[in-house]
Amino acid sequence: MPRFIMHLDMDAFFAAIEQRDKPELLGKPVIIGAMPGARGVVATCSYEARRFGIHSAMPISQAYKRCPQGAYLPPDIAKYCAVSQHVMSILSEISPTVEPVSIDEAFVDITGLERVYGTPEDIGRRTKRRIREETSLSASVGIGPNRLIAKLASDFQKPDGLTLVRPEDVAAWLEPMPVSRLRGVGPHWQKQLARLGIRTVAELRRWDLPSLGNQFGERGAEHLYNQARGIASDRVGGEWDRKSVSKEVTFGEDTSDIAELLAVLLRLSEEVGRVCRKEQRKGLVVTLKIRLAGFETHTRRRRLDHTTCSDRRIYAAAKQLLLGSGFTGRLVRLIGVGMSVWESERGGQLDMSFVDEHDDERLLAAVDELNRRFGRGAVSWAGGKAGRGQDNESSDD
DNA sequence: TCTGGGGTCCTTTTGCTG
DNA sequence: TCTGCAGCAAAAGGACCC
Repeated sequence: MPRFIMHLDMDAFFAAIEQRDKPELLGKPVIIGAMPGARGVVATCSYEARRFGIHSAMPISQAYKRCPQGAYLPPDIAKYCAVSQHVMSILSEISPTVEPVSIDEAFVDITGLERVYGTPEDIGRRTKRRIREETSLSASVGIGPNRLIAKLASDFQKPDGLTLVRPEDVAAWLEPMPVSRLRGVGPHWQKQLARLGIRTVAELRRWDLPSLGNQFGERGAEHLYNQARGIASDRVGGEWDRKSVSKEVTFGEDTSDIAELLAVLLRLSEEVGRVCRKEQRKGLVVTLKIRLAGFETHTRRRRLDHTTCSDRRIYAAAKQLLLGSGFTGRLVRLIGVGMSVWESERGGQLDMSFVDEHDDERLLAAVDELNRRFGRGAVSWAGGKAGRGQDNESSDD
């Protein structure tokens, strides 16, 4: 039986929700992301803003230069999550096999639903109509024999598009497409492919696997070879298992102040620990990420003796990594902490019993120590709300 | 000139061990 | 004891995605 996989992609999701909720923004360039003047990038922008050449991930300062008259708004993630849940529930009513990919995207297996809802196009149209009726938002839908084709198809006609690619049409449909549209082909590979005279999928198809292997490695070659032929998985669903937890922050202004760096590291460690405990995970490897002024980025990792989800232990490892990194004294733009390699992955039993009841007490002692050592009474974490006797989210772990 | 945050996966380098 | 080597795991970094 031919399979039909549908990919749904909400159009300019964050910006469209803001335009829906604030009618004065309708028809105007709306840019969601960092505020002009601050460091940051565009998360999403309305189609009106795209006409000024603005796009996702563009530095906000550049966006502002192109369109100073635009409406610049910070993202309201809680609101977008609620809308996303509504959209996903609509999809779940149409098919039992739905796989959300992100806040505004999902794959749906619609194989065998023809008898209930009609042709695949009918199902696509029905989905778009229900989303529009219930959320006043538009979505683009792609339908194909597998995930790759469905995803490329939803991107083919945007916004408000519906594209169906039948199995027999896959090759002809893919061939004129620029390779930059393929998954995993970013600026780097695009350049490398261009050097080989490969700009379209048709040109890529002329290369055999060993020749591609010489240029892109075994894995990379296989990936390109299959994509050029429209070969991909048609499985939808399955559990997503997180591989790592990390928190990072970019400073408003670069800093080399060790007290400030340690205080931020403490807060980030606490946030990572909180997520780990909430998800009942204990990790073995702590990663410190540092981006220096000039955007030079480095990571330093350390394997711990035992897995942990304790703020104190994460912080202790991160602090050691920072102090031994050789970057102290340099201007730092961003700092981050991550945790990976879970206890369950190593075949161990997940035992949360050791988690120290007094973790937060010790964390507070660490804050005190920092304040003593650096004489800055302002070191705190979790938005400054932590303190003895005060509520702190991690205290119930 | 400017480039967030949270992820994944892959390749290369490095260091340990026999 | 030293050196060279192979194999392996860990660390580091790059590229990419949303």
